[in-house]
Amino acid sequence: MMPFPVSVCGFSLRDTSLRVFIFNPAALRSIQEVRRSLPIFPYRDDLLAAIHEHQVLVIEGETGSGKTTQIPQYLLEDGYTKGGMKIGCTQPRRVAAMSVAARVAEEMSVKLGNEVGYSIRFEDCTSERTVLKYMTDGMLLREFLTEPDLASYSVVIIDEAHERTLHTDILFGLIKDIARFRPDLKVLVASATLDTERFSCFFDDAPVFRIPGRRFPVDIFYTKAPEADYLDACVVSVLQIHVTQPPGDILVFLTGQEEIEACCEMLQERCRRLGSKIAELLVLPIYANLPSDMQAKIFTPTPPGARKVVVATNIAETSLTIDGIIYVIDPGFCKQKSYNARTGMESLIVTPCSRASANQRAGRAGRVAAGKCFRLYTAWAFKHEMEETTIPEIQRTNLGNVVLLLKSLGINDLIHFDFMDPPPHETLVLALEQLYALGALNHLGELTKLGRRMAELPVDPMLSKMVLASEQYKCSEEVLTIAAMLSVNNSIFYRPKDKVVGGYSTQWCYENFIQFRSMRRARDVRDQLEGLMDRIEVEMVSCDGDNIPIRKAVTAGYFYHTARLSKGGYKTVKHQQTVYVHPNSSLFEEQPRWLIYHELVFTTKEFMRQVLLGFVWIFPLKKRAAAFWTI
DNA sequence: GAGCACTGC
Repeated sequence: MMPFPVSVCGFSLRDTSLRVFIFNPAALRSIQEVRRSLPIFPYRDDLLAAIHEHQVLVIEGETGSGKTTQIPQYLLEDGYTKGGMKIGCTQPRRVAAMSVAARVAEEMSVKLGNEVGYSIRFEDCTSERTVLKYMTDGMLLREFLTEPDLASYSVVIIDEAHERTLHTDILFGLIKDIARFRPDLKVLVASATLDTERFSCFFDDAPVFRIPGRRFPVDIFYTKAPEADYLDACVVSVLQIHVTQPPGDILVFLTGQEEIEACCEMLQERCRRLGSKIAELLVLPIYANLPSDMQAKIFTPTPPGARKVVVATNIAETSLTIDGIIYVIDPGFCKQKSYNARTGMESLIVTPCSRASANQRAGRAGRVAAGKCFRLYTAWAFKHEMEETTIPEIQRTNLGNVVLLLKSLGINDLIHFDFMDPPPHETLVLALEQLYALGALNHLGELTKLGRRMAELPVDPMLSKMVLASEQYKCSEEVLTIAAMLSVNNSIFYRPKDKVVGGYSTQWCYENFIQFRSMRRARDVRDQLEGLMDRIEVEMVSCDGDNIPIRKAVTAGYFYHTARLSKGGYKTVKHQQTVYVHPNSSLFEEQPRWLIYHELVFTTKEFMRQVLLGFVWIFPLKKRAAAFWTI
């Protein structure tokens, strides 16, 4: 959610070097006039008084109220940065942290990186002079490692709290804890109109301060009966809007690349058949994995007489804003990750989205003028079949990394950690069990020296252990590259379905299949890890093409993920679960007796992704009871 | 013989 009108032109959504061009519709008015015209302005003094009076304040503010840009400036004007104390403001996304900081620096007429700065992974745009610091929530979490009481901050603002990202949820617990012995620290929790009572309740009945936003009304329409084929229903709805409704662009929410491609093809086909009987319809897909130049197309203005339809994933729900959208079509589904701690398996499944998510989608129609939202489900389904809010990420994900971080912050009793919504007990137990097996925790559940070194690396514990083991096997150069490649979630390869043919030359692959963005990300991760090697005392050495030491180092981190060939597939050593080699693997046909895998993912079957011939004999897996740990 | 929603350190 952009807190002020911005228009972002031609950039890659994950481009860390992107430039955001701020379009200020009131450029001719002075900046101070614009600041005074924001909905939050009349509340300035009351807000400051409330902050003065209470240590923790929940701020309920709609998009466009100006809370993200103005509150830190009000606090600065009120003296909260005296003596060089900082005001920190977290955002769930990198782009938001950067663009908001740029806007505030402009409003204050200072150079970005001086008094106003931002801090995101791979990029620290702050200096000793910085007093207003915007950052990603994960970045503030990492700061706890170097400054556990956040002593240099006078105010911490957790913005977009309603999104309930994993990092935000952990921050809640940590900040609530330090606020007890730092009465001078002010904590502001800023959220959209949603669940503010829960935030208040969590922070010991902190008062809620409400700020109205600036939005246009959106009329919501439901179907009379459930739609059997929502893809077809989308296509029909788009064409109906196109033919019967006044000008304005259309935004369609689908669940993934495949659906989006199918929908775009169907729309183009129908338009071709209708020919000149209808006005021009520009059909544009958008999803995170789409190459940047194609993504940029959605931002080009619609030519007069034509209409634009953007077919998007959830990326258009929060991460980016497209100007000119008047109509939203919402089939009510999204892909959601879930994690089964009993098997350690992740899955990505199409599920009905929550009411909160549906309302967020509808809101995308009311940014520039009054809009309409067509929901392809019944009003009854909205009321009775959809969940109120999306399950917070902390309850749907592997917590190995988080548990290691919390342990290194000295939080030993994780079961009683003050989570706003606690993760499943099994998730914590599995994470602790794996950390113990890796040697990061001792039998009392305390962090070992190895664990302390592992916590320094911003990667999953097994990867971290692998990197540390590479020291012993003298292959840190190679292992660091493997770790970087594995921590890039996306495949490095881009596989458009019309180009799946044989006979790839190296050059051709280079030109056609490598995702530049993923590759650059892997390189950034590798650079960052290499920079941390000094601190964890691992020397950079190469094994010069000998793969044995590399496999040993991988095994040292991944012995927990061992599988043995058995009838028709593999059985995991840990859970005796039947799993399969992914057909894209180079070992798909070889079927070796023992394998080590990076992750288990359920799609059509239980697949091991990224497999390796293991050195299982080095680390026989012992089943160790976890019951006696102080966890 | 399959298919990767979206973020983030």
